Order: sequence, then C-alpha cells, then structure tokens
Amino acid sequence: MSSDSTFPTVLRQLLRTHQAFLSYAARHVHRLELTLPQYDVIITLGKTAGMQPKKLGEETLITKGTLTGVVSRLEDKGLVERSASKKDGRSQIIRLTEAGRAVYEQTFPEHLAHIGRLFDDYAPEEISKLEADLQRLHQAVITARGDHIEQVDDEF
Amino acid sequence: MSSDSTFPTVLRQLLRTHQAFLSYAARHVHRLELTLPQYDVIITLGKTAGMQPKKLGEETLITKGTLTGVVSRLEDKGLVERSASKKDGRSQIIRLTEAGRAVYEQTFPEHLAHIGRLFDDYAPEEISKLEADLQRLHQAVITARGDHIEQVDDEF
DNA sequence: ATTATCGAATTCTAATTAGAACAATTATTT
DNA sequence: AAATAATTGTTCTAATTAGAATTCGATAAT
Repeated sequence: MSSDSTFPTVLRQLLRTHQAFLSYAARHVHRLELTLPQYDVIITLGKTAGMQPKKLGEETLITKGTLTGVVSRLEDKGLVERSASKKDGRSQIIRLTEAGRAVYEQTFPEHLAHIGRLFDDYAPEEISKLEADLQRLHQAVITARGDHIEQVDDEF
Repeated sequence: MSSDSTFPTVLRQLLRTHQAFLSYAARHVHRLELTLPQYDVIITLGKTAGMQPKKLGEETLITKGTLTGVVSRLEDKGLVERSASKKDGRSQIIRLTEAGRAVYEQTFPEHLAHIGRLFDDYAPEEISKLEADLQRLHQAVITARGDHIEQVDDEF
C-alpha cells in the first residue's frame, strides 16, 4: 500500500460533502412536496420522451427495487405514467404526464440555478478537474471491486 | 453564476463515487453480519473509551434519530452497551463491550487495508489534494445553505 | 425559587435503500 | 422445436434516513 493513513479522512470528507450536498438540494426540492429521488426522476425524464425503468435507474443511480416504489408514488401524484413497451413484453416505458412536464418546465431552471450557486467561486477548469479527480477515485473503486469478486474470501 | 453547465455532471460524479465506495465497503463489512453504519459505530468507539450519542453521531455522520436504532441493534448483538452519564442526567455513554472490542481489534486492520487498496496508485499529496478539494466544495455548500436559511422563500 | 428556555435522547412516520426471491418474457443453445 | 439461460420489472424484508414531535433533565432569566 503506497498511501499513508490519510485516506480515511478523504473518504470521510467524501461522505460529508455528499451528505451536505444532498441536504442542500433536498431542502429546495421539498418545497414542491417531492423527495429528492422523485425530483431526480422528473428531471431525468424531462430531457426525454420517456424511457425504460432500467435506463432510468442507471441515470438516477436508483436501484431497481427502489425505483419501482419511487415511480409508483409519482404515478399516484399524477406526474408520471407507465405504459407497456410494444417491442419487449417485459419492458415498460415511463413518461412524464402533462402535469409532470409542467412541474419540470416550471422548476428546473430555478433548480439548476440553485445548484449552480454552489459553484459561484469556481472556474470552469476547476470544476472539470474535480470531476476528473472523482472519476479517478470512482474507477479505483470499480477496479478494486472487480478484483475482489474473483478473490477467495479469506479476509477477516 | 460564473460556472457553465458542467456542474451537474461533477455532482452526479460525486454521487456515483460515493455510492460505489459505500457498496465496496459494505460488501466487505457484511461478512461480519454487520451493516456499514453499525461497523462505523464500532470503529469509532474502538478508538475511545466511550462517548455520548451526540458526539458519536457527529463522528459517524449518523443523525440522532437514526443512531438510536443503530445502537440498539448493536446492543442486541452484545457488541455495545449504554450507561447513564453521571454528570448529565440527559446523557448516556456508549461503549464497546468485550465482544465489541474483540470484533474491532480483530477486523479493523484488515478493514483499513481493504479500504487502503483503493489508494494504491495515489501519492500522499494527491490524497491530500483531493481531500482539500472536497473540503472546498463542502464549505461552498455550507455557505450556500447558510445564506439560504435567512432568505425569503420565493424561489420556484 | 419559579418560570422559561435550551439541550439530549427517544419515538414516530413516510420514504428510500440494497439485496434476495420471484414471475413473466425474451434470447440462446442444442 | 424444446430446454436452458438471461433479462425485466415487481415484491418482499430488514435497515437506514431525515425530520418532526415528545420526554426529561439542565440552564438561564426574572
């Protein structure tokens, strides 16, 4: 291991930053009587004409078991609708309803501005750099996880 | 706003990296029949002779309502114990039991090594730099949140 | 001293979460 | 074509999560 004992703190900082950001965003979204995952689904669908749950889960980082419930609750609110796919009998297409699209269009610009406020003091290159750095760590996790799967489980 | 439209992607990357890391760590911890928050409590207590729930929550980033349940489940497993504080009648002290300390001592070094594997390709300065960058973003969120609290809620 | 305010922890609720098991459908193999 | 395997989405469970309300003890103000 080429790193010293500083890595626990960077990870703790990752959690802290993640948590702070979520609560910052959630507080804003709660005014719409929506949860953050629900709003995430809406803005993800807002850019498209609908998509399958599988893709929607990949975009929003919501696992499939969870997504079913999130979408159902949005359906109850009349913001989203499910319809069967014609090509694949297993699949569905999830779309915004009229009301859902109205929410999207009326709130997304302001939401974006709200989030963007976090980066008021950032230069564009700084943002890209941070993203690249996070991507590097992400890749390291993927790699380590991959190695780990094949391994014999004699750890601990 | 001095940033262009790249900031949504850096935030998505933050979530992705966070999620990947948690699942990487959780998979390892699950072998102990413990959840990640439970193990986090154990290693946090392991460094000390016990602490109040309030401080424990601050260290682990677990909110107090959640912490009560996490600690109770660890108590059921016999890994942790609560005792009333003598100084403050409202307070409690949470400690590892013998069994809890055994788990800590027998698993923490390997856990640390497991996590450390993520940073095999990092130079120490790179780790510190990443931490500083995350801290900067964290600070930006805190600042923005602070401003926001005082504000009239006419957004959206 | 009494009241009022503050602080610590628990309880409660609705929602999310991951993970496993499942049913239904499609794709692949033989 | 028939059997097998893989994929899609739902359902189920235990745990976590944030947030609000509550209880009880401590502190401050009058």
